[in-house]
Amino acid sequence: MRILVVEDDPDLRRQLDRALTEAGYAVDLAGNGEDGQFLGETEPYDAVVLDLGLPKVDGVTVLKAWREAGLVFPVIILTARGRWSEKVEGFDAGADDYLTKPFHTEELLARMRALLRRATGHATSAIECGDLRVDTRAARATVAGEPIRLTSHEYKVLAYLMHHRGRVVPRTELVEHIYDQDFDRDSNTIEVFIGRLRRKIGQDRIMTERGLGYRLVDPAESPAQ
Amino acid sequence: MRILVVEDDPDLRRQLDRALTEAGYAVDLAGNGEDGQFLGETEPYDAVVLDLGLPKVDGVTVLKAWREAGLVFPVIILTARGRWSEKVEGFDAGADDYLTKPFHTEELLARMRALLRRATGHATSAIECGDLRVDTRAARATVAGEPIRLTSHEYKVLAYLMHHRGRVVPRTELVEHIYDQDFDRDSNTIEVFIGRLRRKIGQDRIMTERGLGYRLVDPAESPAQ
DNA sequence: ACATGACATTCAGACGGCATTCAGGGCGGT
DNA sequence: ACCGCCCTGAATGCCGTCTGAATGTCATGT
Repeated sequence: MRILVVEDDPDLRRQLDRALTEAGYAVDLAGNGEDGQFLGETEPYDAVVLDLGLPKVDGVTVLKAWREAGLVFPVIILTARGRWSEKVEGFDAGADDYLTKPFHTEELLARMRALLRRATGHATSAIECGDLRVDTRAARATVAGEPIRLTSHEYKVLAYLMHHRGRVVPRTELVEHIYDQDFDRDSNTIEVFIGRLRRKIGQDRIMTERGLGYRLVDPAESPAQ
Repeated sequence: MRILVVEDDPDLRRQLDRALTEAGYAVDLAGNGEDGQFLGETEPYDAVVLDLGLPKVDGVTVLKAWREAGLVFPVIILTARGRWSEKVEGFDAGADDYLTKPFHTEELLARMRALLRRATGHATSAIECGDLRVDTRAARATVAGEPIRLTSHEYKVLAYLMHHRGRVVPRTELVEHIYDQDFDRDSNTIEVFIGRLRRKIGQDRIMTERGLGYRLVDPAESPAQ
């Protein structure tokens, strides 16, 4: 999952970066509305954290522009305490959730999880596919109840496939959502991770759609494919 | 465990600080409702001691604001003797326990332990994990009945991990709950404490989840991982 | 069947996070 | 004021993970 943070305060920006990175997201940062808007329009984010009180181009303007451009990623807006009008404006502009500063990073993470779940249509913090189960909260995976040891990148790949299970996910999409901006990954790292994942969760779970990408399936459900 | 004390009387504040610090908690102090509310919203406390009779912004108002903001840490309110209405107001506002002034620090500590136990879902004052046992009442630990000598910070780390055993605890979370406000700990003190703890309680009890944090496990329960 | 391209697998080196050790300094106890 | 314990932060080394390239395998179209 790849997240854009638009926040002008350097301290808060760093704090958000750390919290989200630790939680296993790929994070891009923007320090003002202009950069933020550009990144949002350019890169395929899964969610955005947007401060409304930005210098130059303010948050509401950015958000409106995104929505008018047809971008649908979930957006959490940050508002200063007591700025009621801002908050209302933000919702009208198309925000999905809000947090008033100051806030606990834990609360941000909880809301982020909820939003991503909603956006991908899952009810709980655990996603299942057959007897394969990924707990996005604890960042752990189990097969038939047995816990699986995954490295952080393996986990990211699996989590993304789980969020989009059943669908064919192109390799480029995986790369874009697992790495942040500076990926020149012209190599075959994704194939390597897919290989390792298959060894850990079973060979028949990740189908290769030749020329298209990968698809996560429940082996019990679709034996022949 | 990190605790916030909101109390305007300097003497009582100092007394509370000393008692709680001696008991092994990390303590932050606020002398009025405004500062108290801000800290409560900003820092991740495990519990709060809140005097209701505060100047300027009074305690009930602060507590209400916290609860409305979705903060769930347990709160012990302090009321002057005979102020029944205050007490009721406090409970309505979301208090978990109360003490009438004057009180014995012993009683405060006992209630604090009870509250923290309840909050983290443990029945007794002793938490166990395999043959490792931590008595939060006496602030002592034993392995297979043998008492372990722990320094205060070692104990704090272990106690926090025990309260959250089985879960992955990020290093930053440990830092935030073990130190009070003035932590710029950009160093590796946590790794050092983890290392010392492992030497004292056994190497296989604190698992490292690379890139995520530490997890306390019962070695007998999950042999392969 | 063959050529071609796409994907799988394996591996070594680079990298970074974590463990360990140690000396200096602060703090409390005597 | 002295002593000892503990905390802290830096230095060092280790080990798991990531990465990119080389090689092997398979599917597809001709």
